[in-house]
Amino acid sequence: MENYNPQEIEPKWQKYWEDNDFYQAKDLTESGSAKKFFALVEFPYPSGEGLHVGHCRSYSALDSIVRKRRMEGWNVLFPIGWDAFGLPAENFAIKTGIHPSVSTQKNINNFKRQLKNLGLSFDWKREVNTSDPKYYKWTQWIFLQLFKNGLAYQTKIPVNWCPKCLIGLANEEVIGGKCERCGTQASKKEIKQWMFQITKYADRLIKDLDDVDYLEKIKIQQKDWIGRSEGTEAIFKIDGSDQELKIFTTRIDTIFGVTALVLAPEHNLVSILEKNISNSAEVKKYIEKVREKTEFERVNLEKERTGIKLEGIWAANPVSNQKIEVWLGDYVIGSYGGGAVMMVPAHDRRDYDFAKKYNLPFKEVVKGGDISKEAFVDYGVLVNSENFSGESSEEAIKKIQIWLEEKGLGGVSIQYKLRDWIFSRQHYWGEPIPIIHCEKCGVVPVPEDQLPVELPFVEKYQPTGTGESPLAAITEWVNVKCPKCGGPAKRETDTMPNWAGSNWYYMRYCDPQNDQALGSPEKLKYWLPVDWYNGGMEHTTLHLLYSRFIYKFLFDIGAAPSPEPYQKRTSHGMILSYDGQKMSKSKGNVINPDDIVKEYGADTLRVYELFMGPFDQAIAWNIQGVKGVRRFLDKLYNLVLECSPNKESSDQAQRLIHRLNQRITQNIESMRFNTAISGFMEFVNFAADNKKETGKDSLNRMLLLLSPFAPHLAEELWQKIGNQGSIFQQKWPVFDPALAQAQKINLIIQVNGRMRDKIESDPEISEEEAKAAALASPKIQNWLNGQQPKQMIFVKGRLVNIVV
RNA sequence: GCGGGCGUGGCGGAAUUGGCAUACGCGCAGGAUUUAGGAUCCUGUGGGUCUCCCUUGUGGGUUCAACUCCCACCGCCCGCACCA
Repeated sequence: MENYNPQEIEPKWQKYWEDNDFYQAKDLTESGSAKKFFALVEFPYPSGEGLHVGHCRSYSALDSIVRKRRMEGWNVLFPIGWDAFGLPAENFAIKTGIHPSVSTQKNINNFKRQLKNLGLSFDWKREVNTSDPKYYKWTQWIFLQLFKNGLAYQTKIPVNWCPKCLIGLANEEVIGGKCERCGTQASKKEIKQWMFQITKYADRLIKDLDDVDYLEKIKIQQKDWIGRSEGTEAIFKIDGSDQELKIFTTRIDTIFGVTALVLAPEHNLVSILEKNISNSAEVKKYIEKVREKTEFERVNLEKERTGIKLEGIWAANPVSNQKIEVWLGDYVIGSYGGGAVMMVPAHDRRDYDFAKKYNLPFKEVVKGGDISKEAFVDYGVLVNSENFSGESSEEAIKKIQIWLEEKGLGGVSIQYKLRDWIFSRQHYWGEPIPIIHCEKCGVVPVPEDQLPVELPFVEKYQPTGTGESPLAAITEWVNVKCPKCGGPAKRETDTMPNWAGSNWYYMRYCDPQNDQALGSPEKLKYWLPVDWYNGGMEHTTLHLLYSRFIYKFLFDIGAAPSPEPYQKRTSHGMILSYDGQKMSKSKGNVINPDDIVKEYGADTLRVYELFMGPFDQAIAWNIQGVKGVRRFLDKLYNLVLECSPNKESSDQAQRLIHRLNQRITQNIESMRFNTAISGFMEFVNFAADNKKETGKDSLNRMLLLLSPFAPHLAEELWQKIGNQGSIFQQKWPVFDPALAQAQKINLIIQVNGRMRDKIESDPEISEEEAKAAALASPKIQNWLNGQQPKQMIFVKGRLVNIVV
């Protein structure tokens, strides 16, 4: 007999499906009465390392879902494309001189070949590429809309800077405070950057989570990332100056316990009051030292908080008028809550440590703890708080807020951890920001009819040494006429981060060739929002949140048809290497999907990745598991060819196949692929032992159920055992619930909660019968040993528990 | 450090969401077949002082009943804003 030979059958069916255009989504009028289903996977960054087995996991999973949905009659859109801009291609170009567009195209070709070899049912006619000018024309258009609506602005921001390479560094390129390339201590450099006001959307980004179906952990992580915090703003006046300090606190009830103010070292008050600071030389030194550290190190990794007193500066407590010191502290960050905190050593742990270290006074204002031992951070009753003494913390917060508001010294305030989004990159391989700087007119947007602003083709990508993008060196590109006044002007030389293209790529799939708009309103309205988006947990707070923001903005200006882009979001776990570590070229532990396809077949790879463990959990690669899956597919192949083709299935075979039908139908939708595959294994084990009982009806049904997971094998066997047409033109099988239900159960009999006997019975057995049967069991009699049951618990269809 | 998640045999995991702990697969052992190896097939496989007892990271709690719920601790993984 011939054996299962994936190397032969897989290319054959891939060609057949492609030639017959099985996977093209139908637009609007062509779609008839079918309901639309837009399934989305994160498009890959086409790296030089090729497709990762992690991509296969996510793609195989959604592929199985969409194949089932197509068989159920849905009009499915399952597209793919390339997130083609990015730092690695540029770094590769600096090293080798090969243009990023060349290496990127080469990588795309490789990825495309790899994806096609997996037999994924993508609609290749809708492929998008973020580095294609026809695509990024619309990325730039979105930027212009944000600019015109006041959501894009420029400001100076410190970036990581290598003083030797004279280049800005991504956080990832700073390893232990040093430049990844040359090992020099990295510093900071202030550079003017484009920013997006995502903070304006903070509340909506939280609230609208109520209307979408995301995994709960994804919602929680997004909410925590946005970090909405209701508190109080209080204004402290600076002595002998017209300056004032705004601080944010969630514990305004402790304001009578303030013994100092602490500012972030980058706070602008330091330079404003420089003349009044008697130790300003030391203060400057301190600021320089703090600058060398990343914010992450400052706030989190340093065991010791550091700080310095601003000598000669005094602030007035707005409620008590008490004079207090002003300090700088590295644990205060400039971007949150105004970059200033009131220090209450008695009732905040960080303040407690700081005050202990620098011998600052403690003042207890909430009763209940022992502040000689540790900070008391709970709510309680106020003491030493003038008129507010005796109030509870909750009441005091409300009353002090009202009091501050009346006096014009602050009031209720809401702060977010979420910060505005730095959108500039000083790199070559990204979308040019479509802005022109005119000496006379200032910042002028490129007129929309002049989009796209194409990336000029250059020979050199070396950094300019000034912190500017390599584009700044191309004078013939940079120097332009101002679109407003016609005078001399310069192009913006910053490019966009790679989020820019991935912010909206899924919208482009709806109408990928459109040159008049990012998509026709009709097509966008038909397909959006995405019905199901699967991706990695690592994208929860950046890509997922960013793209929701951009989509909401587009909705506000009428360019998107719904308030949310993704109706449902699920997430797959990472695939680690056989050593339990992340795969990386440098560790030499990368699994190449090509090798697996070549040796075992694409269906084996797909089924293995779905079987290997729970879909949402990280898991290590195991080649023995791959072999086991191949063994199973071999067994299934032989079984189908050996079973009695013309016999009717026995009752038992029928019940089992209907139960499998139910299980697979449910497991695909709930992404419990691992138990789905084990269900097939159980059925195949049964059928292999009972070949005479297993007829063609059961086998056909099994093949239909299998087709979303192992499409090539299912198609091959479907046609081989004499069925007409492609298996993917068939209807998804419907199970008979009566057949799928077990007709006999093991009724568990427990004594004191421990299983002591099983009685085979009808699932509908009544309480009386079950209890009688339990007491009648000789085993149970033996266990009871003459004792009278105190209580008997009956759980229908499950058990009887006798308590003695 | 902060936020999120996870922890079950030698290994990956299952357990109808509070009701038989260890389905299915891997590995291992024995047997069949084979000149041999591989492959394939059959049987067995949580531990122990084995009619019984113990076992779901550790310790406690709730319950007739806990892998599942609650509290504390330990360990691992993801993210932390210029990687994608």
